Amino acid sequence: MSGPTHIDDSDPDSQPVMVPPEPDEDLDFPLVELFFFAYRDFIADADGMLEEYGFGRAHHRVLHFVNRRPGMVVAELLDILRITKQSLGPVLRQLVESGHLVQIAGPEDRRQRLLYPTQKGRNLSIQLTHMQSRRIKGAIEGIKNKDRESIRDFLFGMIEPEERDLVDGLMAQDQ
Amino acid sequence: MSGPTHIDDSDPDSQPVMVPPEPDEDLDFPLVELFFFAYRDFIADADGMLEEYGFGRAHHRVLHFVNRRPGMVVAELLDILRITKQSLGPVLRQLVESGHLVQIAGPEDRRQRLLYPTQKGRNLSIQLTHMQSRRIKGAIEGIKNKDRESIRDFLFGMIEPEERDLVDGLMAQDQ
DNA sequence: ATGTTATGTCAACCGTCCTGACCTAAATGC
DNA sequence: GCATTTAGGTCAGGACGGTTGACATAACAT
Repeated sequence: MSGPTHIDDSDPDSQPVMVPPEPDEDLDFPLVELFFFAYRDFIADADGMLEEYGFGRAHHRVLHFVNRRPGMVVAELLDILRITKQSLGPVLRQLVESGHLVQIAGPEDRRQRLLYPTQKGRNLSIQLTHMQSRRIKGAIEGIKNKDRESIRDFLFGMIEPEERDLVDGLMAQDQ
Repeated sequence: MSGPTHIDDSDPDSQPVMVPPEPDEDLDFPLVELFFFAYRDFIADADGMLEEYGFGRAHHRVLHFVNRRPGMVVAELLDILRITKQSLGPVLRQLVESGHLVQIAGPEDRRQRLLYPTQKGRNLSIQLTHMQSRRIKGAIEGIKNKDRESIRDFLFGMIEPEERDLVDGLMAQDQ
């Protein structure tokens, strides 16, 4: 008569929903999905190059921010990356051992470890940023009013408001 | 005379680089970093809600695409996510066990498993997409010429050219 | 002298990916 | 009808990048 008794056909919530979600101005599927795919390809560039060194994305991020602000202390790095020192530990050690970074005791506070890239680290970081910048440049050239400011403001607007000061501070060095 | 012999002070590559990278039109630090922070906050919204169910980002992605295209087969999902069936396996099982998805044998080819959301899965997926859409909407409202098309084209332009057909196909259902 | 701070480290765990090997059921080709 | 291929699932083992908790050390602060 009805289906097998071990499946509860009478529970409406266990029935398949056959239709796609209805269009809704509060559901921006295209941009949500484009953002996902765009970011995936944005980091895929770097992944390939990092693999040659046995590095992952964590190494990339550390390398990037230390290069961007040479002399950064460990605590600042943890704050930017929002990870724990336990998970930073091995990554930092590998980057030092491979000769991409060096740690120098703070001149005033000798408990601090100031992080600097070596020339080797600088070179790799620049190379990675260059790849990513080229992709961004290409994407901007493809839009009708090639308005870099709008893209910048859009991305900034995506950031959690409380975080924006931190990001602003990081970028204060470029005019 | 010179430093300790176990440190090679004479190797210029092991010396710290003290200065930030010089400005260079081929190095777009602001947009590279903004894209990183923007994406992090873009998914942070969803992470919190997913945690209540014991789900992670992999669950989110599966839930999203199955909801978007009900009736999708496993092979299509693997193709979109670019992961192996071994890593999809547990995620899919958990989503079925929790009653968010159902699998139905294909009507023509009964080897296939057609994936559908339940009403429960639909609800959760819509809720997640809604949060992300709100963030996007806010970011677009904050730019001067509120040009959604430009943002769409920019993100599309960030995608690897060979991947664009796949993404296009996924979005063909919304005009 | 005591307490706090900056950093590092050990241990155990989780989530998400991987490769390789193997299995079943169903479709397909001869 | 039988052999092969295909769709999907599963088991084993491993890597990476993250977590929490506990503890150690050195240096600064009072």
